[in-house]
Amino acid sequence: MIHFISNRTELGSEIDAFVNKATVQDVYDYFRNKPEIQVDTETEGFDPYEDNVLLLQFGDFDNQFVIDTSTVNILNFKDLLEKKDKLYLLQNAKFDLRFFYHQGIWVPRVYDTFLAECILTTGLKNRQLALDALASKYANGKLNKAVRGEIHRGLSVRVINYAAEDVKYLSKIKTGQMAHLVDYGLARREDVNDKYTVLGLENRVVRAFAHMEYNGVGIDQDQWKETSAEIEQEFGYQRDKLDDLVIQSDRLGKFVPSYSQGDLFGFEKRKVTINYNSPQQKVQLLNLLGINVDSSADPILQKYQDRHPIVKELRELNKLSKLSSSFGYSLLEEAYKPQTGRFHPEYWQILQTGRISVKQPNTNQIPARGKFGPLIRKAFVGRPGWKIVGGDYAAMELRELAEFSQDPLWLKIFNEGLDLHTVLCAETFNIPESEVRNPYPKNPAITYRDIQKTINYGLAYGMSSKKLASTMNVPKEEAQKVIDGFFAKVPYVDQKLSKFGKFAMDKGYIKTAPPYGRIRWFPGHEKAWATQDSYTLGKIERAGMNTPIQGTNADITKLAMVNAFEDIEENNYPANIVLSVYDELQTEAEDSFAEEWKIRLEKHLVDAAQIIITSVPVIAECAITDHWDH
DNA sequence: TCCACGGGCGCG
DNA sequence: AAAGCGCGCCCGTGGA
Repeated sequence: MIHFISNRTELGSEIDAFVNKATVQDVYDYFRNKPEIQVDTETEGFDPYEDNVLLLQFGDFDNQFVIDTSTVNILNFKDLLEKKDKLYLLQNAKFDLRFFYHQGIWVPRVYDTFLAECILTTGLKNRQLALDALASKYANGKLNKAVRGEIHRGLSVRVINYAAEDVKYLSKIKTGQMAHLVDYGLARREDVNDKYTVLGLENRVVRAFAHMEYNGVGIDQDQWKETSAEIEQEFGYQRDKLDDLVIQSDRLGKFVPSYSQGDLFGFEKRKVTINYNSPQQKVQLLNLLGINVDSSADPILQKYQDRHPIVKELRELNKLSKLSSSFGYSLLEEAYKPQTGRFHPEYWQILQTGRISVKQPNTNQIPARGKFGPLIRKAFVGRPGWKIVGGDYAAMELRELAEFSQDPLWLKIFNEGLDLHTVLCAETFNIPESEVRNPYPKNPAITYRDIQKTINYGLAYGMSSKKLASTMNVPKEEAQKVIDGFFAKVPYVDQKLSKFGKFAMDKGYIKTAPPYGRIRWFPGHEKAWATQDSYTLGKIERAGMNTPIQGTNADITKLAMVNAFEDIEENNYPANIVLSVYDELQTEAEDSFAEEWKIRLEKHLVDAAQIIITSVPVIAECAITDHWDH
């Protein structure tokens, strides 16, 4: 039955006949002894700062309460939404939680049917994650999502019915999902919020992501514009420089129209026609210079940069072009929210490996290196009177490899606090540690240690001898000898990675480390075997090697987020998480609290990792600054 | 003019 | 770039 709570004087006869009118108290009474509440909202739009909540729905399968929050203050339901002994069932909780945060409402315990489905179907093609699909899959329910748009035209029987249906099936969906989740070891039936299971982790960290979307990250506009101006200026200089080189060249007449010779046009007009953003034209330019390539990607330019001055300058222009187009004025214009003075990026919580993605803007790809990296990050700041307190893990992926493989040498290096690249380098090449920074004889441009670093990070991705050979600029056989020499010294690492890869190819899935065991499916594996599709099998093998490492990293970082977020919440600390970047958390904290918070944050990071990493030390380096500085 | 696609590249 | 994993964004390109 559908119950409707509204303070409108006139509902119209149709609605009058359709709904059972109820009061705020009725809702409280109904759910008093119920352990679960199914919750949803209908809003004017996507922005909790701008858009109102039009309807708030509570329900179970038998009864749904639809509240007209245009006339009934949503805060009447703050208490009902904050019961610590109840579980709140939502589809895509992140959306609703943002609107609740705006009202100062903190829903304590969530089961998210959307996230649960993501967890169950990670890696599968053509999966259906929307509520109507889940209702039909798990509860034989039929939802008419087409009605959603009608809500903006006002209340109607159809709209109220639609809103009620959105909270009708959530518990049945949960029951259906739980059977599979428990089966796969992804959840514990007794506690869907157990943060040491994948389901519990996601159900808890979604509260943190919702708050991060709502809270955003502070942006110093002036600082941003200053850096953008500098990028634009350098870009202009660099383009002029390149244009001149093109004009001077006797082989690039194709790009220099005849009218340029007489300088008939204004001085601000470019004298060459080439578009340096066009891969096609760049390849053409290289070909005309006698460099036979079919791609203009940077590794190729690097290889040929000594063949002609233009190549080196082109690389430099490409860098500046990227900075300008992706991280200059346009990003500020599109992502800055004047109302809060901040960016409010959106998070996608579960990718193939368990990592998150970020968009509008993608704060995971803000430049970190080069002259402009730190300058761009300098514009990411805390609230006035607050500091940025950030931390990241040191060599987390390589510590995971130690944990997984239990390789004696690898363990020893971390346990004795040695330099991994240096020690392994000396072993691989059979040279004393004092010589690892000497140039590699077959390619003096790089050192032995550079090669070792490439191997250490590349092996977890299934790097081939071909790729290493190209990095080392030596024949493939030479590279293969280096890899063989390396694996001979750390045989357990070799065996463990091969085992991951083989498991993925054979079983069609791979898991992250215990206690999580997050699953990634490889649906193409059977067909690939049947057709002897070695390309696809190779992809599965390499992804199978990498996913336990990358995914375990993600599990750990999410657990650290839960630890930090709930610490802030429970103690009402003046702090917020503002960025989550792979194995790094950036937070903001009130000046006077920053020192204490830094210590707590570091502990949250270390505690999280030590759930999984027990054989080697875990190091999280935290710092207090005025801006993002990493 | 719009859209889909892919090259290319930013981060880890 | 690629027989190195995982992403999102910008731009050029080519077809409708």
